[in-house]
Amino acid sequence: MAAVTWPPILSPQSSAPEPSPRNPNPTGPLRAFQETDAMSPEPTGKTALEGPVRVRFAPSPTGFLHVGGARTAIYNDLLRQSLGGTFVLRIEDTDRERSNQAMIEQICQGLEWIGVEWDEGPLLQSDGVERHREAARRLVEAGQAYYCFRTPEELDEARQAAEKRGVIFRYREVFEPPSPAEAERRRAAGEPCAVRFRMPEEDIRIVDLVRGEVAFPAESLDDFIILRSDGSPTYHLSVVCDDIEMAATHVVRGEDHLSNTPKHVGLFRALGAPVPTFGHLPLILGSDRKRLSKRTGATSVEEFRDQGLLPQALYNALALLGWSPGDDLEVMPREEMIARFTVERLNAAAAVFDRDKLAWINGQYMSGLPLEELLPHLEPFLEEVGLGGLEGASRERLAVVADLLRTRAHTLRELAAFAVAYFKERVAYDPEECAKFLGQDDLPAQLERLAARFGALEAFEVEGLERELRALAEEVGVKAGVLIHPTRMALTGSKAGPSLFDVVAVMGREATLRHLTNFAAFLRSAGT
RNA sequence: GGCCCCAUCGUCUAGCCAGGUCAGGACACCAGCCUUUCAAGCUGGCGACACGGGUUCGAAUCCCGUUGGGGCUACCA
Repeated sequence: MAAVTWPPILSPQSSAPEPSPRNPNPTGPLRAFQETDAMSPEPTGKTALEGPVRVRFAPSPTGFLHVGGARTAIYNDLLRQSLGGTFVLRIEDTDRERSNQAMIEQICQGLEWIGVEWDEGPLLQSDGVERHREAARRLVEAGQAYYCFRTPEELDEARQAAEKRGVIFRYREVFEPPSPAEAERRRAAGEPCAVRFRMPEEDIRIVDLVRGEVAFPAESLDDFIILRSDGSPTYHLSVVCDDIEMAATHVVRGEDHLSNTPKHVGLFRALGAPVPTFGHLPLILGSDRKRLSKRTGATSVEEFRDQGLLPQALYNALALLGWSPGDDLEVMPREEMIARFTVERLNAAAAVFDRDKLAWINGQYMSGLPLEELLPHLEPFLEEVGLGGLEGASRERLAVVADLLRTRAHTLRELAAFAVAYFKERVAYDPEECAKFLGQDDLPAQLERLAARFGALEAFEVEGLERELRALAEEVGVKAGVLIHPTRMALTGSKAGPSLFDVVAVMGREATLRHLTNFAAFLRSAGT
């Protein structure tokens, strides 16, 4: 294969044609991209849908962005980006008890972090309350909705009675809606009442983007409340009014709304508005095959962020959960997903959230991303381990260290934790981990000789360092590994890590000699 | 209970719509290679059409049923 080059998509402003020197065989997004680049230059995207679209993501502000919601947002993003059009962010805050500004902020930040872009909003559903009420009033006037004076208790009783008799409860089969005149009289008398939508007596069928035709028999549909007795609109009225208001062309949302859709269709029609095309995404399941919940691990994007996942990786993983690009390519930048996205390739079956695969994808991005793109994401985790605000030479050294360690870490947090060792004044040694070295009586002296040789080196670089160590090993009559392993322990306090000579080189002369000397002393004192 | 949706390796999936390739890939797992360690990488292995009926020369693919999972069934969203 020809010389390795970064795909422009991964590093739009990076002109570096060379792979990172410490990471000569970058993998993941890079490799994957090259493969397609070479093998299928044709984008596979083919869809019956035509843009421009007006789509929306309408989460309720529960205080965090759920990964299920994030995935819904991602598919809307992909749809909007691939077809052109407008993505509207709307906050479903009709339940004002549970909503506040901070929670709305949280949602926006979550979306921004993961890389979902919206064109309009955030709109607040609560801002449309008057409009929603007006719609309800119009429906009453047209006879498509009526006032309902039954109390929740009465309705409850009627439902229970129906259940006892083994029949399905349907409002109009039990209660007679009041005549307009009677309704007026009772309202004037101050009797509290809700507004109930009169569901048309007809089967409702939709052609769902991910499920095809879905039909709901008329008998299974019932009249439902659109305005509560306190005058507030219910969710069903609000969504439909707002989808009409924003002229949504496609409503892509969770499967939990599929059963609500006939209600919405009824409202769209009654309100004289065009019915948008629906697409109902399957739910994300936890490892227990139940709807994803905290019991089986993290559920919000901020939790994943705090764990040290890259937003690109989470976006990629979530997109793959229920959508397939059609060939074997899996790890790919957002632009590539946009180019390949079609609703036809959306899967109708619920998927278990595969955390292992997410971790793997994250690893692919960690080792494959241009270094300058990776580093900013690492910043908050560096602060956690006390490496925040490094400047000048230290900062440059940090970049090299991160590059050295990136293929070994699965998360940013882990990478930061690995990196600390390279900035320590003194390394702590675990006698247990060092047991093997403690039995070698000659070792302390050998390490001191090694330190002396390293110290005398003109240039403190990989080649020279390796030459010196191997030369010493031969002189002393041991295999190179006998010196290599204790040296790694001396410098990093760990048995595992990058190629030793890389470690020594980035550690630098001064720190290397100090650690070697300290370790020799440790071995002597612990060995006796 | 009623209505709706879903069903391919342990997991994510391709294949299904326009029946006919050893049912393909990825994660995980196992083994080998590479190697100064650990990763990464590379190579190989393990591993699935839920079940039962049809239709057909032929069914993962089309139809029906069963089972199993999920959703909805509120003056929640």
